[in-house]
Amino acid sequence: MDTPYQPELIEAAAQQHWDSAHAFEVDEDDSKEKFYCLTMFPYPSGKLHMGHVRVFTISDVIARYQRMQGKHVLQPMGWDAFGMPAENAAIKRGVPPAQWTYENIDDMRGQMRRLGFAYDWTRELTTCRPEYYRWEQWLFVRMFAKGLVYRKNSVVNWDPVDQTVLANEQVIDGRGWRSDALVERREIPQWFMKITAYADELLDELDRMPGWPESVKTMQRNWIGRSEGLELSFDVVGEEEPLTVFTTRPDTLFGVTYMAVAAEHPLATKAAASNPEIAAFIEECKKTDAAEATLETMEKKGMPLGISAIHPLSGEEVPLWVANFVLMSYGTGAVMAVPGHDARDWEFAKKHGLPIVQVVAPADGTSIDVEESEYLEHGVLVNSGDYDGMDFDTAFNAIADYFESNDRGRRTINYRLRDWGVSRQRYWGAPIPIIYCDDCDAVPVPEDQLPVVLPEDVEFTGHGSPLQDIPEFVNAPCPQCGKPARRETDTFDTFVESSWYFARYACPDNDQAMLDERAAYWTPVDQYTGGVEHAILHLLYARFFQRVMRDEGLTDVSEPFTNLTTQGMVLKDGAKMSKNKGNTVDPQELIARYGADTVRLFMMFAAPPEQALEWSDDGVQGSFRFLKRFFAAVTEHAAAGPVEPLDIAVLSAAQKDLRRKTHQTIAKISDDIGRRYTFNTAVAASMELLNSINRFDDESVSGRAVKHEALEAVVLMLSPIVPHICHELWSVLGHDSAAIDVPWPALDKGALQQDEVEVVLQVNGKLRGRISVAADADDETVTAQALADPNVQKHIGDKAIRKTIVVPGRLVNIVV
RNA sequence: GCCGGGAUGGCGGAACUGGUAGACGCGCUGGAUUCAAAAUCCAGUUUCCGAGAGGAAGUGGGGGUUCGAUUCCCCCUCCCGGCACCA
Repeated sequence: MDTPYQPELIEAAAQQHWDSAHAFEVDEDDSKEKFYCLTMFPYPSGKLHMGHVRVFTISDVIARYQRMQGKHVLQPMGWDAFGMPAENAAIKRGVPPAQWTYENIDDMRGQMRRLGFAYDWTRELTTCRPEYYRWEQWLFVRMFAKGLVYRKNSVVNWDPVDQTVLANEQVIDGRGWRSDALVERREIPQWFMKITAYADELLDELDRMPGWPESVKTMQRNWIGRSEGLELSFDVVGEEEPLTVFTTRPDTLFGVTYMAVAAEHPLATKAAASNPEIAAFIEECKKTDAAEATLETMEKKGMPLGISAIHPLSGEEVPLWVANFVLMSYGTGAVMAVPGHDARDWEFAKKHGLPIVQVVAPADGTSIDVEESEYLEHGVLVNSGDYDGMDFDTAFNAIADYFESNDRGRRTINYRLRDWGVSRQRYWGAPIPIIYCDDCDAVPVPEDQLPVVLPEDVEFTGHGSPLQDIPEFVNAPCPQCGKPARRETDTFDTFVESSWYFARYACPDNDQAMLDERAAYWTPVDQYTGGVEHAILHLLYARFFQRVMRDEGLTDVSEPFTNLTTQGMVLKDGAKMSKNKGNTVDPQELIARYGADTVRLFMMFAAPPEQALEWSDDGVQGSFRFLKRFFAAVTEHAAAGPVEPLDIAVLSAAQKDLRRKTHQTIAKISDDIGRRYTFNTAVAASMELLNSINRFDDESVSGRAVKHEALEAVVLMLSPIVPHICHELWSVLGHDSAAIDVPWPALDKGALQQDEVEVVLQVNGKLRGRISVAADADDETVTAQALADPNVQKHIGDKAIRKTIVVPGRLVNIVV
């Protein structure tokens, strides 16, 4: 390339300087304010993709900016190394998952180094290493002792041909991705963590997290789904056990015209035993995958069980149905149906000819017809016996009181949140530290026998977990009685590893404890950046684990992430980049062609972090072009010789203008990077300032001094985004210090002073002209000048002025 | 289906607290430079009317509040993310 800007040389030199100075390795220095800047760590899938480059650059810009503010900044990096893709690669290519994973990590680490991220590599973590996962095994054992983990049956996707459990992702249109067989729901025993024990705290604390986006907090609130209601039971004709249901609308109780249970419910199973049609229906219900989206979008189907429940207030019989939209894992696996006042119940009742009864009427007396559509609002009770005429609250309390005093129900708080199932029937994960003994049942592995190490050298077939075929792994003595017993072969959900890694970066080398006093120094994370797709699961699990660690005495911190930024996806041609679509762009090629700084600059310039970023090859060219102009401007200025110190007392109007532009830009970019995280407008402001510098043709002593100040400001302010070229240009400007060690440029408010300001003139809110007025002019003076404007006069005409609005320094609006 | 978000020129985006819509960049058009090209530099670039001054329309669609709405409220359409075993 025919340009004096040679990124490959400049970037190698800057990186070499940072490496040899150990610039980004940090200790626990109490004399400085700490800043912990973290990116969601990547799954080592092969090579870096553009989404990675984007999120790492966002975080790196923040880290480098905070360092220039004088903070003691930690920015670590590691690998979320367990997961399904390693198993898939193993099946496809016959490479053991561990080997595939470690090779990917080496490749990706190399690419990250080439991009110049300011990481403290001495703290690198890899979650598939026993020295890491032993501590989550340890915490699991402690949770077991506290009753925070338990085992229960739960539903999985079962591929009847491959005889294996499938992830939701591996089910395509209800069929196994490899076998193409219809997937079935199957119940197997699995381990759960009691996240619901922390539901209230996880919910309440959201109100005290100003550093998180409102949208993420709202999603978490809705996910936890706290609702107050009544748990009540219906007697079932011919059954000992009553049927218990939960409702948030006890005021609609008289509107119950049927009830529905899940296909797996014992009452359904019992009815199926004597009725082949019901048995067939239940089998059909099970022939679907376990994803909630499937369940909620599929056709609502049901069948009467031929049994009745007794309405607890009216004493009438209501029919009991089995329905595919009721899930055994939600609440009690049974619901009461009020078609007059619930949309799903209404639709189902219409389809199956079930009665619809109105029991709530609008409070304002308007009439409604529940045969036409359901009525969801709170109102006044009708057709409800003694409760007629009551409003929602009165009826709720009266009915709840009745059930509680008769011991037939109780007020209760229900959560949509379910306990976290952590068992995976897969090989490439952290072993769950449990041994099954015929006499002692499930026994946790004692702490002194941890870690339970996952064998890495395995034969991988894809049919079930290879762990089951390794006798040395499976056979173990019972820790309690010593008799021969069997190890759990399920492994942890990989979300377990990512629920605590942020704390472990503080002390990755500690082989005596999960966390130590270094974690007390660094946590909580000050700035956490990652994909919005993690808004619920990962972030909620991490908040849960932080509290479990706190209650274990490992930390005083309750909330792991003080500030959260969720970045948008990188798109090409309007779609997410993916290998399947063939619309990927390889960062490696771009770096080779333009250098790391160009790629970083484009990523920050093309869109603000939270928005989706549309990839553009031409846009990358534009970023490269800007860096060439930037490089030329600085080197040409420096080549003209040394610069005299700036004397602000002797500046011309044009020199003052450039100085004003410089300091306006310092104010803007400080705000854009420091507060708003709008790096795109920060880059735009730098471009504007550089354009002003290039137009500023003044080689006088004062002119060169003003220009020098402006160029230094641009170099420093761009250095978080394009650190390599700024490292070079800072030295070109004659400094011995490294740009990385220089503080952020200071704002001179005096330079912002302006004698005249432009004011916009409007008539009836429409733009009719603009005038220049003295900056300190009062409203009357400005109004008089506005009225004197010929075009304003023309639009006022002979109409009377009704009102004049003056926004000082901005506009005058004449209303006629 | 439910929860969250989004929609602004030919394209990416800007307009932060209700106050000049389109900053900055890309692309395009014209010009300079060149034997030529690349690169670079200069000028123009929302649409329509107008020679110009200027005028009209305009921020997914429909309504509302306001002197003034991309911004606030109501309804709708389409797109994206999540929905508990992708990470």
